[in-house]
Amino acid sequence: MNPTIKDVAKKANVSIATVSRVLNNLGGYSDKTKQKVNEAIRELGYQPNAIARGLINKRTHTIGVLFPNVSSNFSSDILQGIEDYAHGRNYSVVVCNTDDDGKRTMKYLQLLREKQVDGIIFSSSLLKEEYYEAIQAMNIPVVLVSAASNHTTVPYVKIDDCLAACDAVEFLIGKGHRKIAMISGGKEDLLSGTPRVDGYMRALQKHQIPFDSRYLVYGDFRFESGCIQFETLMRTVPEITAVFAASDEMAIGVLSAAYKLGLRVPEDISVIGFDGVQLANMVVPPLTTVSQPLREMGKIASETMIRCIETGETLPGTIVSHSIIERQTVRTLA
Amino acid sequence: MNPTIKDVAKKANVSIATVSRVLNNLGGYSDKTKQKVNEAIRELGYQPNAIARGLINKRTHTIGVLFPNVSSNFSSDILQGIEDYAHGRNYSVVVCNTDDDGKRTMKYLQLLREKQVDGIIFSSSLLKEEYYEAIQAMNIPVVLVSAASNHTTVPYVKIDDCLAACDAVEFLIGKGHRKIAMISGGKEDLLSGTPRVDGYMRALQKHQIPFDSRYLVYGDFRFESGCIQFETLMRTVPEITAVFAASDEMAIGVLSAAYKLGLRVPEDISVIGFDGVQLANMVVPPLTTVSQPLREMGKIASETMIRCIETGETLPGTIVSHSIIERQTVRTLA
DNA sequence: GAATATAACGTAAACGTTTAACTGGAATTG
DNA sequence: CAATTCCAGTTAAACGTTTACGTTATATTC
Repeated sequence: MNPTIKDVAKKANVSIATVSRVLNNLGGYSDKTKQKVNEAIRELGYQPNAIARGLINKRTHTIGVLFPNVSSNFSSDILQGIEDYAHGRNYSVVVCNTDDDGKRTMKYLQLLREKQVDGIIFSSSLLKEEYYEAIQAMNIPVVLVSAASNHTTVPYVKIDDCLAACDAVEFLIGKGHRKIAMISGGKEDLLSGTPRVDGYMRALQKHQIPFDSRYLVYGDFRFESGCIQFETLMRTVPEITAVFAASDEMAIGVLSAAYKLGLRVPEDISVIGFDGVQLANMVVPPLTTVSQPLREMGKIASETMIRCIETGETLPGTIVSHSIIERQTVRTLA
Repeated sequence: MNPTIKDVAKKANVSIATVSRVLNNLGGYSDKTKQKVNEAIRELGYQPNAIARGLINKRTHTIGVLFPNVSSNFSSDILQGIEDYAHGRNYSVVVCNTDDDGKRTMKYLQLLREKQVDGIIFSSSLLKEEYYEAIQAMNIPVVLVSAASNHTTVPYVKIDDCLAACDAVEFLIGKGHRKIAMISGGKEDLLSGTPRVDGYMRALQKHQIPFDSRYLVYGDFRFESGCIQFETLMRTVPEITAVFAASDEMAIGVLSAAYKLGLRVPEDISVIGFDGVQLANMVVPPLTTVSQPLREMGKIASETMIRCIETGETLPGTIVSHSIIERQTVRTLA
């Protein structure tokens, strides 16, 4: 098998303690022994065993990341941000795909506990009480990214959804739109559903536009629901001039449905999305959207996580700023 | 800290060996002790420490996965397939984002070795000699997914790129096209570059269509290069009626560029893509493409990996079958 | 009823590290 | 020069498991 520290010690004619010390730069040895040891290490191609280290240090330099759906554009951008920073700090990340399923999530949490991860990043979902307790029991830090929890002590990284939604709608209003529909995410979704609806309401109110309940419909953030809900809108309230979709995927669904219906974007109908995934720039016409700095958010989450692990501090949440990326799906009304 | 097996033993008034035995269903204990032990486990909320287990078993139940770019649609679909199957078999996966950079890749391989992963899945890139040797030195299995290597003994999971490309082009030919351009990936890319070009050539030859070198241009698989290369084509060979792009992203770039140039798809120009990412179904008009079963490929890779780990067999490669998904970007010529 | 087998455990070594405690000798101090 | 400090190094315990081996007590066999 692979050489161990014992082999190195034997080869260099020193004790394993000495080898360990030069490995960890702890001092307490002469330059000559250091040379000898390093030589032996090189010759044997020795590399320390992180498992053995982990056992004694009670640190695995590993963090677990939970996503409802790893392969969504949204998640994978965050993941990249997390992984990149973590790797720079010599941490590994193990990914978990929960399917937003309670059973599965709990099983993952148990797995992560057994594997003794140093911390958990929880993404894009609601941190249920059950999860929170399980993590508490593990005695390791957790940070939320684009996620929510009832527990105010849990650090999070997110945008201000309500404000961002309000900005999006005000952007439309600024372009002269007044008949603005919204396709929200899940009706019960406390995370990205209700706050964005609140933002929509707020913007209308601010500009004295009365709210018409027929203008507000609910999808599930996914492409298909965007298509379907837009068709519904066109049937029930064809007079609208703009639609605000609570996700880019749904906004792209709107584009797709509009095309099928023979409507031109933005000439016949304006569309603004939400998220700022790469995809938004690839569609025709390029989608105007309010963008979350996903990769940056992943990075900050990673950063926060590692600080929690290494210093034991309890850190506050971070609100990152969104921005509106104006492309070609919103038209200025005369 | 968390309770250990020792705590359980004490509480149940048995030795740790006995606890270990009931934990692993090894027999050698009465039903009564089993009860006692399980009771103690429950009361303490005990969970085994996988790190300690790993140290003695020399198995961590962890596999490392290397991607050039985790957040691409392509990679993340594969990842999901890998993760899903692995999780079902009680393996965790740690992700590594290599940026296709040699230094970074080597650092990851070292890290994975230190962490004692049981195997490595290498995706979407060329397994350089240097990497291969590093993995050999670790004495663990490697499997390639949508990747290539000079070493024929390494199990792989991929489609037949040449055949798939040929099919794509023949599909266009079948629709009456004869002036067919191709936007390839990297010129030097032995993985998905040259084989697909070969397929293109083969299809032309099969149908006695002479090859015109101006019809073949090179991008880098990404969206922007699709835009740019299509513009080039329109300048140099505007007579073409169809273009075959070696990736969906590039094909979508073509759609985007065509839109800018005022060309209608498929009326003025037909487009077929390659990969079958989810995105292809969301664009306007929906992209016809040759599809790789990415998630399935991830699953098979995972499956192969775990079999290698657990049985020690050396398994053969797997060619999975592609399929053409006909949507709305290819028109039949009169 | 002695010999043997079996069931139900316990003991202790091992996995590859880190680290507190110890040791022997050289250098420094008063 | 004796006492002290310091340096360079060793020894051994510890981390939380698994597992080979040993040890009882009881059951079975002849």
